[in-house]
Amino acid sequence: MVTQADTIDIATICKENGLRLTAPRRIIVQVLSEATDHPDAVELHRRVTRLDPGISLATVYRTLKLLQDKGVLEKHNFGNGPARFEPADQDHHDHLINLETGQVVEFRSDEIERLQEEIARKHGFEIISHRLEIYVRPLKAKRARRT
Amino acid sequence: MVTQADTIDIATICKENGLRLTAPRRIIVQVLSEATDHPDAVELHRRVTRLDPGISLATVYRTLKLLQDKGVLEKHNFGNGPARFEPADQDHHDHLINLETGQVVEFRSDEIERLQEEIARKHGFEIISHRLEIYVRPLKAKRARRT
DNA sequence: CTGATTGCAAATCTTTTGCACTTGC
DNA sequence: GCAAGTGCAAAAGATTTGCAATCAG
Repeated sequence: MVTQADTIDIATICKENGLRLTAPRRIIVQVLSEATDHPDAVELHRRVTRLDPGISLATVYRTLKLLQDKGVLEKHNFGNGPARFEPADQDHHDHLINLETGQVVEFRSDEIERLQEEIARKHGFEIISHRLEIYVRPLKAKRARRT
Repeated sequence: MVTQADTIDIATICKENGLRLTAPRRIIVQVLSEATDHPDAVELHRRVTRLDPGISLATVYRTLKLLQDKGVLEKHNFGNGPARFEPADQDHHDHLINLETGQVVEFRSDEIERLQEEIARKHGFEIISHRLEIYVRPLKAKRARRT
């Protein structure tokens, strides 16, 4: 089953953290919840201002950082460009990034997770977080050619 | 055996690519070859200007990009900050990043590599590159405490 | 009411670029 | 000599921040 972005309960999150439930926060979270891609701050702002033209990019950035700190969403630095965001998932996953389209496919491998734990422990570390990105292109169904 | 940065043969690289063998290039490559950490452009510039104060940061960036394109070195975007560089290694490795010190430990897991191939293929992709970073902290040898 | 939150603009940080001057070949 | 390479300073892209105005609780 592919991960389904279930709506983030921003009201509860605010209440629990003593934060104010403001219109910008509600809208930003809504837009991000509905996104199936992994938008960056500017793209998110573009979408958010469609619903409420008054929201500033600064607020988008501030909200993103806030929610990231609360563990509500995740920030990814794919390749070079701007950071991209997605709702933090209950079950962690990694990413396949199609370099020809920028499209992102999520996947999860318990086996890889386990191997990572093993490696970290062997080096005397405990894992705080990790990130695995596989940059790919569509398989051509042709035999590999050496140039 | 841990990877030993063997000196990059910049003379040959230039010759083969129709590039000029300039003093800045020679020095930048030398400094990067000698680095055991993974310096960013500014840090590299700091070191380079110790040997030749005339070299500009712009040239450092240009040279880094050039050599990266030639596959001579690798650029990493760990966490947030500036990109960090290292000589491209014949045998690929991944990174453990100690969040408390910024120190980087290189490791390699053929098993993980294999699993990645498998995953990519299963999704109909071929891998162009990948990146696995494990962010860690030193194991405290204490039982985990919940706060 | 009052401090948390916001909008705006300016600042910061990282990296790139235009252009005139240098320099390797 | 001449195009590739460089330095400098300005530009660009991403993100952060100071401050006065606004608004949720």
